[in-house]
Amino acid sequence: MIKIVIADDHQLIIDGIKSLLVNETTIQIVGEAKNGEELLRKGLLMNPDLILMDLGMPVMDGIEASRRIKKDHPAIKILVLTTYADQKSIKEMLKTGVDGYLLKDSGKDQFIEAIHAIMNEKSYFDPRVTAVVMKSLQPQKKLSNTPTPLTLREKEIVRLIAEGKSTHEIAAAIHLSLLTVETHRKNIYTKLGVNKIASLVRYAINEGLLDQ
Amino acid sequence: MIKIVIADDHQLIIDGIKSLLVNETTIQIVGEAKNGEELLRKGLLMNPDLILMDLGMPVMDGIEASRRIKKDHPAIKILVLTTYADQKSIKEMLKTGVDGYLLKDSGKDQFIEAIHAIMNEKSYFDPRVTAVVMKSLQPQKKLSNTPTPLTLREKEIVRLIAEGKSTHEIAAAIHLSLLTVETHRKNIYTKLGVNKIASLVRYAINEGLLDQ
DNA sequence: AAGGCCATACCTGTTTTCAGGTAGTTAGTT
DNA sequence: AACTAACTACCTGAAAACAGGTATGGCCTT
Repeated sequence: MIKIVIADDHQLIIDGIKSLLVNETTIQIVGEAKNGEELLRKGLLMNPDLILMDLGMPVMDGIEASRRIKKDHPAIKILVLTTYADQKSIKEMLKTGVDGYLLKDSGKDQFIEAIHAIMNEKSYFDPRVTAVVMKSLQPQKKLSNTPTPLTLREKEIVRLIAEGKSTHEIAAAIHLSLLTVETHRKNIYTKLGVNKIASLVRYAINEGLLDQ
Repeated sequence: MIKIVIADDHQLIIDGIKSLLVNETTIQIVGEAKNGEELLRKGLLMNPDLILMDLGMPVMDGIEASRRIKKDHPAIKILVLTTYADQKSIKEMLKTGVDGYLLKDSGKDQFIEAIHAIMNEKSYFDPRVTAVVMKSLQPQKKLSNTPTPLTLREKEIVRLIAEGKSTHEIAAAIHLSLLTVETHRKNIYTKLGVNKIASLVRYAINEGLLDQ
């Protein structure tokens, strides 16, 4: 028997899910909460195996609640159930370590499948969610205004700068004069139209010059 | 009519794919290559719309070949067709900007579906591939996690630093003393264990502190 | 052979960051 | 009432980054 707590600020959603699962003999709804705070205070007392978590709740949202639960009770599974699939929410949720991510217009079958997959130590993500994530990992082709005119040497130095090395350290690392490295850095700044290390690092990360 | 070139070092695979597609009236195999070098030298002359790319080929592997093709001919679609779904290969391939990733034991239907999805400007990734990627994005349980202990003020200053503003500019922007901003910065560095703007910017981007 | 790009190296001076402190005020908690 | 966290502000000196040059040799292309 899988014990589930539902956290959602819309009573209608809670009731809908309940009726959806009423015939499922392997699943039992043992509690509900209207926000993250209530979930932590009351929901956890029911010792759930899995939490159905809405993202946008008042008082404490699903992201913060997930973070805390995964920190203090890593064994409890979390299935996010929400309407949005925007990149920011998804990435935030992934970082908290949730086990699955479903969109609210998913069918009942998908819903049950997700719960069982998660309880079997697997994860379950809606295909639309994975699509967003995969896309975000691919290089953005729209940034055509920067054809990366940097030379190999310059790219190498950009990498080292972005890694936090000082000019002095870079010079030592690639056996060049301090002044040469400075010259390269100045040329890079001119080419990229930046004038600060901070801007340079952002550029390097956006262009994928770093192996993360 | 979709013109396809196959790049694979196993003739058997090439023949298998050909016979698989022989009844597809919308797809035409216009060329083949046994490695990345041959693909670039001869395969591209056929003006393909899409390349079926094997990962592990001699002379020049699929990753390097994909990188070059996407650089010089971004309009040509690339569908990776391989046996492995290990994290490293997948990430490397994603970085080159390929349009899809199929495992070789996929069924014919999935195969055709992938080709058409890609030709319609969408991407297609085998669910097992997306599973690997999604998992890699989730936090590693053992590794020391950074629960972002920064205060609101500190996060604000991290944002401004990462935007390339100097301490002086930040002080002016949020009406604080130059020295206060410096103090905040020092506290941030201590908390995060960094000691350079470059490292700070990388942290900020990784933690999603920047709206970007 | 001339011109351009790349990589190398130097000079000078200013601005900014970094590292080590100390210290007061406010708001919230025990 | 004592304690703590967060925010504020200051001081000093060293290290680095930034900005503006100049200059030379190698290589490639026209």
